[in-house]
Amino acid sequence: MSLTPHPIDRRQNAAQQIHRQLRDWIITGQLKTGAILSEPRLADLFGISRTPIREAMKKLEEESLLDIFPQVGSMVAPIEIDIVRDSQFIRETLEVRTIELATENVTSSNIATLRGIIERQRVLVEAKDPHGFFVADDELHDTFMRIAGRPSVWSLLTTTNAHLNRVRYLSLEDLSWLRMVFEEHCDIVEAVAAHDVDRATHSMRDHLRSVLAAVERVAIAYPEYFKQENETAKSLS
Amino acid sequence: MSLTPHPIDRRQNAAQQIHRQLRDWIITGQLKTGAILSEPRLADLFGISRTPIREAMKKLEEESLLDIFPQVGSMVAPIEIDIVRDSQFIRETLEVRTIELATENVTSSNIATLRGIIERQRVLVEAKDPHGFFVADDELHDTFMRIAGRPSVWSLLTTTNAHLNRVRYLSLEDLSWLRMVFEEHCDIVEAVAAHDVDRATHSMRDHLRSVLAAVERVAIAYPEYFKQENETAKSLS
DNA sequence: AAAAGGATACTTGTATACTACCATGTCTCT
DNA sequence: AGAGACATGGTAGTATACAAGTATCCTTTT
Repeated sequence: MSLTPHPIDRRQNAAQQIHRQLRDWIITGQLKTGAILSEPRLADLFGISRTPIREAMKKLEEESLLDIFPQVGSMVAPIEIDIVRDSQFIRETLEVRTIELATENVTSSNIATLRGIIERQRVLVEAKDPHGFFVADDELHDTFMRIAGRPSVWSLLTTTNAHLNRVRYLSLEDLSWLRMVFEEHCDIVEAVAAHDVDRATHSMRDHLRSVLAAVERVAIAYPEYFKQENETAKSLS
Repeated sequence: MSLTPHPIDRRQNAAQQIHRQLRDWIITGQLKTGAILSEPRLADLFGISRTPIREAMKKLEEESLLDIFPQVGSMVAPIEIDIVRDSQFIRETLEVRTIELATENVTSSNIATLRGIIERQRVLVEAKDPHGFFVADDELHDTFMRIAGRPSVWSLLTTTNAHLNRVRYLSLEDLSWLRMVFEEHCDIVEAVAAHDVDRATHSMRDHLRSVLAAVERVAIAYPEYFKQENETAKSLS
């Protein structure tokens, strides 16, 4: 797989560091659907024993980022459109409700923070940096949750909506799409700043629906990442 | 701790069986807040090695049912009211939206299923069986999610809202409360059967809010389960 | 008597050995 | 030539050994 692993800090929990690294590799596509992960090989790669590797892989399986077939092998799971749709439903439901609360609670200091993020995103869009934008996108939504007084909701969504996040990451590779997403962010922030609950919730819903619309496009542009219905079982050799 | 473990089926994944058993013990209060779990002791109890025990405990920690202090020990986590409130927010948001969909989609065969569950609950209430009712309660909400076409939402809530579920279980010990919860279930089902979206969503919201109201009562009736603010760190011996 | 210090027994984290099982390729028999 | 038995290498699941850290208690010292 020839990836360069971040060195392990032996003073901290190794399994956690491995897990973060592997999850990043999968979501950013450095580990693609179908890639084979073997406990002993990863142990060699990271220069560590199988046990922490195993714990990390178990976590990935729970996030359904990895399929573990006992006695056979493990491979990066295909993106399943059905799971993406369910994730989208959960995200939309929670986030529309949250933006409502955020708009009611927002302070002028909050607004300054939001506009600061927007300005950073503007720079990233002009620099054509999808990866940086992806991170700043997460930060924006996280900030909304914090303003609403529900910071735990975002952490729930990040751990639970991994499939959706893979699609989001892929979709941002398209620069015109990136610009559109950015415009939508501006809309939402301005609606929140204006204390306009209706406009904020509608903008947010439209925004999230457009993310969902990206699924179809991404599934065609990157078919190798997705589960193909009548595909024969992949060989693991 | 003197609990009688369910025997392990060696043909299936041991860690998973252990995890289910331990989670049940915690949610049903057979393992109380502060109870000490040690990997080697549990390994002896189940007649199995530390590795699967360890995996199960890791999962419990992710559900924040267990606090693991490296090199020190592990104990059943106290119920944190803040976490319960956040869980409640997530549950209410998702479930009110879901009951809306369920009411729109419901078929007459669905209605028969729902009324069947209600009748079983009626028997359990009369038999004063809080544990049986708890299981049937879960089943009812799960059924709503399935009717709405979002079965994955319920599995998300069960894994993610463990703290809330501990409170729910404790609250049902009060028989008059049990009866009230049952009445609310009847209301919701009849509203769904009448295809009355407004009444269904309002009944569901009221129902879930009353669960939240139980928190205060339960926190007073069972203070030993909850995190006390100015409590000194518990001894692990 | 009180406080400082260290031995001890416990904990979880990590490493490694062993087991049961599966996929694959080869070799033999029909 | 084709089909089936079988050896082989690889996998995750489990068991156990080792390491590093911490709380406790007892000893020693002041």
